[in-house]
Amino acid sequence: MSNLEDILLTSPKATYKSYQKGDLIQRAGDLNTVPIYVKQGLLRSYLIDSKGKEHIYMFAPEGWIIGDIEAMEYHQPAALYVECLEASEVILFEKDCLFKASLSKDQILENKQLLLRRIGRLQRRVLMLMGTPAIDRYQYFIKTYPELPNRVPQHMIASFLGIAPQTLSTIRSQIARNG
Amino acid sequence: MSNLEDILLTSPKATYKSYQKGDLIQRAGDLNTVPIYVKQGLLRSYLIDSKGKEHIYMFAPEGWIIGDIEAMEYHQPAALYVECLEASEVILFEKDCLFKASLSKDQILENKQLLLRRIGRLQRRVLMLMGTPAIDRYQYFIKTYPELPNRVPQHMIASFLGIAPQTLSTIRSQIARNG
DNA sequence: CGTGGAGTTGAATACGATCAACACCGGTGG
DNA sequence: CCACCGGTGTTGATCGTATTCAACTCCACG
Repeated sequence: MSNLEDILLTSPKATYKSYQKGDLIQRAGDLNTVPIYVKQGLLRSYLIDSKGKEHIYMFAPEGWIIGDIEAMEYHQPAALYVECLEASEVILFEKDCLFKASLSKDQILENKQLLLRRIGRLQRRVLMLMGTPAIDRYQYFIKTYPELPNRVPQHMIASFLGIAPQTLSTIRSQIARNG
Repeated sequence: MSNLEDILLTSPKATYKSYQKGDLIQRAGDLNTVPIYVKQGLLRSYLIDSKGKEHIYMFAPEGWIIGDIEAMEYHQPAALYVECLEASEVILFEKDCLFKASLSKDQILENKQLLLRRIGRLQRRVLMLMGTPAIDRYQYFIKTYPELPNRVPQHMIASFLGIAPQTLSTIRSQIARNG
């Protein structure tokens, strides 16, 4: 059991839950949503836009934390859905408990690093979405998350990359032909 | 002077600096870069992609913090340039100093909130870049950062939004015609 | 067997990028 | 005072990439 899990489970308000594949843990419009630690399984969060189209914001395999941070920080109803892509065991917790005073200095710095690394990944994602053509985004994705293509359907990868599923299909056949 | 500024200035390694418009505080390739607090003025960070094209990652007016967090967290050379768009006064600091043990519990939680809100804004930005057409992105931008259009040239706003400057020009004339 | 979700492929379309020409303004220097 | 210049922004024509629409295959699962 990880250090992070220890901290979460000693918190009185943390709750441990199990879900089935396809279960929705959080819906758009929900109030007072909390971050979700993934102990086992795989989750995704996604937005449904004004035209009814899904856009996957992130995937969360084991050890990751997922949730609608914008909604939590600004006390708005959630914009994101959180769904289980596999049967999953998760811990729902309060965001403050990663920084409570009872933690050691080292632990605080470690949890701070968690947030900074998340910012770092988002930075990369933003720069990719702005500057990089679809094919390069896909190549980066499979290099960075080599296990995910085996666990999530391709149309969801397309949604994560911000491209149409047919486009990803075409890109993949291009890569297969050329190399 | 803000609470945040107090903390930064009591740190022995924080350094106060003044820059002129056009000065580069950080370049791509720089090692051991640090976060930059903007006391006065306006900064931008940007990437130059493989085709030589600029993509603005963020603007930082007074009170904001800017830097290449991905590079800092993963100990890589910087990918981003940081440039002054106006004459600016800044504080260069160490990222850990926002979470050092000597701070009060409340202060730690406040600085944690700083990071979470940054994540929240990035979340919004990612979802916008994926799902939203150029015109809606622009409308959101001027609503969210009403002071920036007066302080930065329009081609930089276009670069921030991930669209060509000519496209933004066309969008603006559409808005002017229709409403 | 059927049925529905997933993936592929192709044709037509749309949105934004690129290229190019021009207007405008502020500063500089003759 | 004016001529020149670079940076900025606008507009229109053309091009390219990705979307949309549609038909089809392939499986997994009832």
